[in-house]
Amino acid sequence: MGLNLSQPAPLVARELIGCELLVGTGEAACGGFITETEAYTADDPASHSFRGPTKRSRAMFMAPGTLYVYKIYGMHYCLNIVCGDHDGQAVLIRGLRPTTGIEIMMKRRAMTNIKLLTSGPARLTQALGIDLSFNGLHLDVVAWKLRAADRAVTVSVGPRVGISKAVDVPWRFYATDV
DNA sequence: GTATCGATGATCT
DNA sequence: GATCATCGATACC
Repeated sequence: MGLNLSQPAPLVARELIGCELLVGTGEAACGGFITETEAYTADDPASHSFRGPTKRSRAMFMAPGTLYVYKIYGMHYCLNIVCGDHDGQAVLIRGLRPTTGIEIMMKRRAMTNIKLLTSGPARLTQALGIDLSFNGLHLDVVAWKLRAADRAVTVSVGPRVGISKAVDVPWRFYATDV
């Protein structure tokens, strides 16, 4: 009864809040509980998949569980988990509450402020060591773990951040307790 | 505390 | 040639 990533992105985005995402194994493992996500679909003018698969957005049309990583503003990376059914849907991971490998992540980000360590899509990828080489890989083949939430989480909903189209669509989800 | 702005380059039109 | 699914620094209140 884990997550079903074949569902529509808004549903998966909601369910991912409170799940534990871990990257790497053993001493190198790092990650935490997902606290903020956004959904994107092919029907959605704000989505990279809106005009069909392109060189950049190709991964969004791959199997559920595929990673879609893109570079933004010439310097930052953002991580999505593909969902749906090869139909251009994905969930942007925007925030984590770090639990594992905190020392490693602080070193990668050259920062000790826990609040800024993994909150924000580009901060999170930097902390986890994610870059374009992860784009198109599948969760299952990258030694990643994605565990369903083990307890109830209070989730709030609102409009997505940093977009200029479909600005009122309430497809941002974020944990409001703890 | 909030507001604004520059960095920096791939992607798509 | 314009637009970014952002961040961090700086300025100002």
